[in-house]
Amino acid sequence: MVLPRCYLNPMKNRRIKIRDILKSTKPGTTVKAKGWVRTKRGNKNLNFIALNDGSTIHSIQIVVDVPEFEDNILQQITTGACISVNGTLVESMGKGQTVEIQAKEIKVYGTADPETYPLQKKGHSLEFLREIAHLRPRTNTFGAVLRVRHAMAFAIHKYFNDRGFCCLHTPIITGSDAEGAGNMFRVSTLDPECLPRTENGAVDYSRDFFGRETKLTVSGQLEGELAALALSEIYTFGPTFRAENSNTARHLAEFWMVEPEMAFYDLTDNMDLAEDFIKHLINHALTNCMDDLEFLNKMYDRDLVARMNSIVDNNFARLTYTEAVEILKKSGKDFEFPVNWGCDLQSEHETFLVETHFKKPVILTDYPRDIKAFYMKQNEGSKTVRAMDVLFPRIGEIIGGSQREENHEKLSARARELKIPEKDIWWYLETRKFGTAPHSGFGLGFERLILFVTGMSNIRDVIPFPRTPKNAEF
RNA sequence: UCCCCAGUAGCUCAGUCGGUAGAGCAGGUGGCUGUUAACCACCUUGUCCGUGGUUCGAGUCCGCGCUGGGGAGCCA
Repeated sequence: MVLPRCYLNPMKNRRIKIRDILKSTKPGTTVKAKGWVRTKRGNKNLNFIALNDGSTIHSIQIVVDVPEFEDNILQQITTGACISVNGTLVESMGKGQTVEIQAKEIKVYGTADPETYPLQKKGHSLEFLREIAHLRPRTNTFGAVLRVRHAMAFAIHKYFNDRGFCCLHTPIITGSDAEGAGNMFRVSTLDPECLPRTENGAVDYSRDFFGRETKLTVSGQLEGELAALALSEIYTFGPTFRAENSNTARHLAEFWMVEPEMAFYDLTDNMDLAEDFIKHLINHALTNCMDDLEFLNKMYDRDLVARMNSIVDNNFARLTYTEAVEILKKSGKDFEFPVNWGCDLQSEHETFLVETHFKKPVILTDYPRDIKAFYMKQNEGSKTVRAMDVLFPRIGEIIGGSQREENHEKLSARARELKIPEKDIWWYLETRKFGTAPHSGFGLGFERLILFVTGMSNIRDVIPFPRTPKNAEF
């Protein structure tokens, strides 16, 4: 294996990450570890410090011979303090760990007054931790969640890169509301106390920063399609904003979405990619994040790893919306909302299909045209469109996508029917006028994926700083 | 936005029939020569979410508001 060239000075006495100390450092070696104190315990001769630097769920035990250190140094070492430790890695005399650091030198970078530091050795509720989001990355739970989140972000880029997809940065600020995926946040530099008006009294957006009304994006899809019809296969991975007053464990006002868009893919190709993609990501977590998954499995979700394995090992069920409606009607189950062809499926219906009927992920296709977006490819007869939703246990819809309407006539007719002004999407329509191609794509809710691979149950606990109605602290 | 539930010590929670509040943990002090959410002893800590009402008396009952949670809708 050719190691990448390293421009750092290897001779410098640099700290070693705790993950690397635990994984590969030999006992007898002098090491320097730096991190935050989880607990300190012991007696007047001997102290044990559990030190964690976030490189792994595991802490390393620091053994301190009390008489060799000044009292005021040891007094400063309390839960939450940040320290640097020089010492010898030794095999542990106690149970519970194989190696530990016998401290020779300790430097305190930052104390944490135990009277006021909010994190204790004992467990806290997730609700409480949300109120101290600036400190919660220091807990085992959020360390694990954030490492898994990183691993998934990395795996997404790698998956697409390995398959020749181009990462496309679509705009955050947009002038169009074309996707209709929800209410949008306004972007403006106008003074709300003193808005410029036109002659008829409307707000004069021509005086605004962009010379027109602008919002935060609800999806990068439309721009993604433009690039797919040039580069063949692209994906976006960026923040998305929905100003819905949703108050659930599955919605955020600011979330991250992955949106691949592929020329020459029909709906089946689209489904094949979605299924392979999501299985690949779950498998990546299973093979790279097992320490963290074991912790989460133990503390939050006893079925987590088993459920992840079952997703990877089984094919997703694939059926049409119409077939799903039949199954629901024949189920004999007394749903709160009755099932009728043409209505959108309710949560209880999706849950029944995934968790009771099929007992595995389900891909539903060919939804009624009237409950789906204008850009989806119309089937023969026009009653349904080539849409697909991937439904997962516990979290419901994790992916929504479709084959796109590539026919210029049909697409503009549908836009007109839904009263979408052509002036807002003329550029989108032009791709169907010049060198159009069959193409497909989907959107994966990144936080919903993280919910699934961490076993967390609230989406506010899988993003570092959640944005929800009435909450934009931190 | 709608329905349901909750808000009591720094944290997690108990508080019976309406009679002015308690436990565990955390924190402090002392003890302990290998601890593992260390242990043992002692000690400290309250705007009972806010507001208005009922009552001789409200943590407890009622109205309104705020915040949080669960479910629904919107969706990823």
